[in-house]
Amino acid sequence: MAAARTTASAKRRLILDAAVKVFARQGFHACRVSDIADEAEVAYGLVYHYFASKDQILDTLFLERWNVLLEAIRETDARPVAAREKLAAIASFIADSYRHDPDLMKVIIVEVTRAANSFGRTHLAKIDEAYGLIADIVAKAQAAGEFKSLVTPQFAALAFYGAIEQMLTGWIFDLLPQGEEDVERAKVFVVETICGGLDVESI
Amino acid sequence: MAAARTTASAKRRLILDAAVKVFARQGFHACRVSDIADEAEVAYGLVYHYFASKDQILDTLFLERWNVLLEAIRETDARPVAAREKLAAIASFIADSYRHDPDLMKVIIVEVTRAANSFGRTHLAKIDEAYGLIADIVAKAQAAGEFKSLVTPQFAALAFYGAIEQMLTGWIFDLLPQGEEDVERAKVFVVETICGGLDVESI
Amino acid sequence: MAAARTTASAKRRLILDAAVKVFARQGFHACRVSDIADEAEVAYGLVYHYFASKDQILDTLFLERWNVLLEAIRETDARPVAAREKLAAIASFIADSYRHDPDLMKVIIVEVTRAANSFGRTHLAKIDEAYGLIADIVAKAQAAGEFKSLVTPQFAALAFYGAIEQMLTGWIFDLLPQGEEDVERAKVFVVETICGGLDVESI
Amino acid sequence: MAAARTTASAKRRLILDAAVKVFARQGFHACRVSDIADEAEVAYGLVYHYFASKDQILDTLFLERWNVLLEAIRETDARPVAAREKLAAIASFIADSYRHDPDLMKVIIVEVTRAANSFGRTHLAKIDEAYGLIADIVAKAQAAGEFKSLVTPQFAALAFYGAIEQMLTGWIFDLLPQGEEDVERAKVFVVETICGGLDVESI
DNA sequence: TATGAATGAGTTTTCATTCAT
DNA sequence: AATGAATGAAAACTCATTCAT
Repeated sequence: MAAARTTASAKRRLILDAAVKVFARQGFHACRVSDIADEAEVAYGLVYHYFASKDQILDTLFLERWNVLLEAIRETDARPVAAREKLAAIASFIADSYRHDPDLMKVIIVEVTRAANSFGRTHLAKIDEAYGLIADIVAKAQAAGEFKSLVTPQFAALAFYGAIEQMLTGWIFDLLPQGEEDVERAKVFVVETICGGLDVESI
Repeated sequence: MAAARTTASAKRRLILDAAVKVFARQGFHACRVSDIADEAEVAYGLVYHYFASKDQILDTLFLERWNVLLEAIRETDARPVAAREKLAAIASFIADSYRHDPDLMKVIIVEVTRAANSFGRTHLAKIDEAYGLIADIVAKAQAAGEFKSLVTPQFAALAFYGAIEQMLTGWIFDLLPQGEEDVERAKVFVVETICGGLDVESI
Repeated sequence: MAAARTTASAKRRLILDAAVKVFARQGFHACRVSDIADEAEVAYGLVYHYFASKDQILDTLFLERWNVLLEAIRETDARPVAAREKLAAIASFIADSYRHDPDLMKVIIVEVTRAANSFGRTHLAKIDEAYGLIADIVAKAQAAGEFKSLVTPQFAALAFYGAIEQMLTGWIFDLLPQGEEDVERAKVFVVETICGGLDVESI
Repeated sequence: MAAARTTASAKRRLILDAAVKVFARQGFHACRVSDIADEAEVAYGLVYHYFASKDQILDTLFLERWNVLLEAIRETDARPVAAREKLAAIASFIADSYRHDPDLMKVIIVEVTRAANSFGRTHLAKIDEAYGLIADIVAKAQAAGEFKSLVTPQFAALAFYGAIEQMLTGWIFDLLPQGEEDVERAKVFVVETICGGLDVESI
C-alpha cells in the first residue's frame, strides 16, 4: 500500500525532498539545480532523469500537496457539521500542514501561491479550485441561514483564504509567533475574525 | 523645495513611468533594462545615470507609493470617526489606488508585497509598518469597546490586510470582476466580512 | 562461416537498421542513442553492448556499404567492356543503390561522404579509394585511346564522382525528380555529360 | 564608397574575420563562441551584441560570399561570349575565390554547401539559385546550338557545379595539388571535362 | 545477453552593469 | 546629461557513456 506510493523510486523522492529544503533555504530562483543534486547526494544528471526541468520539480511539489489540501477541504465539507466548524477544520488543516513541514509550506506559499507572476499564474486554476470549494461551503451556509448573505460566497472565500495565507506568511517571515500554542491560538483567531467579526455584537 | 523634488528631472520620471508599464506587462524578472529604456524612449545608459540598478527602480516605485499609503493610514487614524469607518477608509483608499493606476498597484503587489523571497523581504519592515498602523487602530477600538477583544490587534490587522491583498490579487488576475460598481461593492465587502463577520448575529 | 557473419545477432542487425531510419530522419547529430534503441525496440543499454559508441554505428553502416561499392567498381573494371560502359555501370550501381535503400544512401552521403569535417575526414582514405579505382579506369582508357588525355585521370574521376554525388544530393533534397524513369534518365545523363561533353561535336 | 560597407562596425568585421579562421581551423560545431571572441580579441558578450547566435555568424558569412558569387555568375552570363567561356569564367571565379581566401571558401563549402543536414538545408534555396543561373546559361547555349541537347540544362548545371565542388573539396582536404599552376590547370580541366567530355571525338 | 538507472562534462545564451565619449 | 558599445559572469539543460544487476 504505502509501498505503492514509495516504490516509484527512492531517488526520485530523495530529489523532491532535497528540493524542498533547498527551495526553502535559498528560494527557487536563487538556487541552482546542482544545489538540489548536492543536497540529495545524487548525480547532477539524475535530476534530469526524473524531472524535465527545474520548474517541473516545483510543479510536482505543489501539485502533490495542493491536491491533498483540496481533498481535505472536500472531506471536511462532506462532514455534517456547522459551516463555522468546517472553516475551522480547514484553517486547522493548513496550520497543521505548516507545523508538520514548514519548509514545504513555505515553498508552496512563497514560490507558487504568492508568486503571482510565475508559478502562481501557471497554477491559477488549481489555486482557484480551493477558493471555489470554500465558496461552496459559504454559499450553503448562507442558504441554510448559518451565515449572513451580505457578502458573496466568492468574496468571503477570498477573504478567508487571504487571512490564512497572510497568517502563514507571518510565520514564514517571523512576523508572528509560531510556538505550539501560538499556532493553536491563531487557528481560532482566523475563524473568530472571519466568522465572528471584529465588531461588538450590535445587540 | 517641493519643486525641486518634483522637477528633479523629467527624464527620470519618464523612466519610472515606463518601468511601471514594463514591469506590469512583463514582470520584473522577465523584462530587461533595455525594455524600460525603449518604453521611455531614452538611451539605454541614461537609466543608469538616474538609478544605480534595476532593483533600485522598483525600490523607488514601491517606496514612493507605500509611503503615500502609510501617510493615508495615519491621516485616517487621526480622524475622529469609528474604527469600522477607519478600516473602510483604508480599504477604500487602496481600492481607489488600484482603480486609478492598476499597473502601479499590480507591480507593487505582485513584485514587492507578495514577492516574499525577493523584494518582499527587502521591504519587510516597511510593509510591516502598515500592519502596525492598522493594529493600532484595532487596539484602540478594542480599548474603547468598539471591537471585541477576542483576537489580538496584530492578528486582526494581518487578516484585514490579507483580505484586501487577496482582493487586489483577484482583480489583477481576473478572478474577481472589476467594474466600477464591483470595486465599490468590494470595498464594503471587506469591511463587512472582517468587522461584521460571516455569522448571523447570535442574539 | 558465412552464416556466422549473418547470424551474428538479430538484435545487432535490428539496431543497425533502426539507426539508418533514425539517422535519415533526424540526422546523425540531432538524434539521440535512445532514439535508435526506441526505433529498434531494444533496451537502451543493448546498443552499447553491440557498439562501442554512436560513432561506431555510423562507421559500421558506412563501411558495410562502401566496401560493397568498391567491390562493385572493381568487378566492373574487370569486365572486358568499353570505359564509357564501365562508368555507366558504376553510375547505374550507385543510382540503383539509392533506389533500393534511399535512407541508407542518404545517411552515407549526407553524414559521411559530404560531412567533410567529421566522418568524411575519418573515412577520407576509404572514400579516396573509390576515386582511385575510377581514376584507374580513366587512365587505362586514355592509354587505350578510348578517352582523350586532356585531363588527368585523377581529375576526371573527381569530376565524375562529383557529378554523381550532386545528383544524389539533388534526389535527397528533392531538387531533382526521382521517379523510376527520372532515375534511369539521370544514369544516362551523368555519363553523357562527363564522357560526351556538352559541346556540340567540333566536326 | 568602400567606407560605406566598412563603416558598419570595425569590431563586427573583426568578429566575422575571426570566425572564418576559427571555423576553418576547428569546424563550426567543434569551436566555441569564446574561441571566436578570443581570436577576435574582443569580449565574449560583444559577439552577441552583433550577432543573435553562433548560427547567425555563419549565415552572415555564407550570404555575404554567396551573393557575390551569384552576382558574378549573372555578370558573366550578361557578357557576349560563348557558353563554354561563361562556364570557364565561373569556374575561374570560384577557383580564384579559393586562392584568395581559402579559409572562407573552406567554411562555406564544408559548413554550408556540403552540410546538407544543417546549414545546407537552411540555405538550399540560395544554393539552388546558383544552379538555376548556370542552367540558364546551358539552356541558352543549347537553344543557340552551342551545346548539345542530350541532357537537361538543370542536370548539366548540377554536374558542372558538382565537379567544381568536388575539386574544391579536393583542395581543402589535400587530395588535389593546389599550387598556382595546379589551380590554373584545374580551371581548364573542369571545363574540358564537362564541355569537351572524356570521349575521343567520335568522328 | 539484456536492462535502464546513474553519471557529469560541456557550451550557448542572456543581460545587468560599466565606461569611454 | 546623454549615448550605446563593451564587458563577462552565471546556470540550465543535453546526452553519450558507464555500470550494477
